[in-house]
Amino acid sequence: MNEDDDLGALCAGAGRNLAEAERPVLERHGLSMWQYVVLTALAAGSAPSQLVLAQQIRYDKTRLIALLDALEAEGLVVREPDPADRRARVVHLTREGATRHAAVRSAIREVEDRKLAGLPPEVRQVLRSALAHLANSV
Amino acid sequence: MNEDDDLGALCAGAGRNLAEAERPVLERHGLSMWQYVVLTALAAGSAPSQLVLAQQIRYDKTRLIALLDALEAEGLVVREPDPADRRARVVHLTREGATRHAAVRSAIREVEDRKLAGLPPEVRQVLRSALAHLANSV
DNA sequence: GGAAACGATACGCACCTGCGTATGATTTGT
DNA sequence: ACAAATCATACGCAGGTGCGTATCGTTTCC
Repeated sequence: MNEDDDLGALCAGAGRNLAEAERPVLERHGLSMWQYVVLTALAAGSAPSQLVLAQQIRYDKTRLIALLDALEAEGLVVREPDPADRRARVVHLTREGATRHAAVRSAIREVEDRKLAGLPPEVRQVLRSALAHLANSV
Repeated sequence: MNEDDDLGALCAGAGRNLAEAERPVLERHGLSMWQYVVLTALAAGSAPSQLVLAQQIRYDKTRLIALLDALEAEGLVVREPDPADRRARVVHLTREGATRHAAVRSAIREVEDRKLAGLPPEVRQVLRSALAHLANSV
């Protein structure tokens, strides 16, 4: 993959490479990628409803249900009816969910660090902020 | 999307954002994303066989056939039996294919530039080379 | 020169994904 | 108080994707 390829191709290549390297890590921790995504989202704050959670992580709302069922069965998340609106279910991490997420996240960070080997810290920082800019830019 | 999210999430977010912005451009030029990927690969050099081409762009070899059928029907690529190995078909761009690819590519570069607005040239360069590093790192 | 490997092609299968529909419980607007 | 909107959930459909299998022509290797 070359520096002057399309930016989209570069992002796709980097993302695919990372995802491949992270897959065994997730497997070792007994989580699918989407399960990890859910835990990550919840670690940043409980979701006021499943619909909002689905939109946050850009996952199909009807499929999120089974995903949450599995996570709840493992005791990593809980669904509680919102007292203010009993149609909605607030989703949050359990203590075990938070622990599990922290463990997986740190393992994933190690993989990333290995992939970033050779790039000085300043470059890594620029990379992160430029990617965030790209992800958020209109 | 936050700077200190997982790198994989950042790449995915940036890639998705770019892909969404580029989709209308591709449509306007009458190409699907995969068709553009094929043209891009061939613009960098003809493919010695369809199998090799499929591996280069990481596309399913059985589906590549229909993709090439469509491109060939539009006169953008040609399949020629390799004289040295008549099982294989060499695939290359026609002149029209090269022109079409150049036009789409430049339109895509404009979209990228718009997405990169606000980032100085040095940052863009670091971004590109860091992404290439990530995409190629073992 | 005959067997095994290989490339292009066609086809089918399993999985994932987004999307639409339906239903029951609950809230909201008038 | 009653109609319309909303949320969680279940279900199905269509499209895309990777993977395996089969066939046919061609090449490679004993």
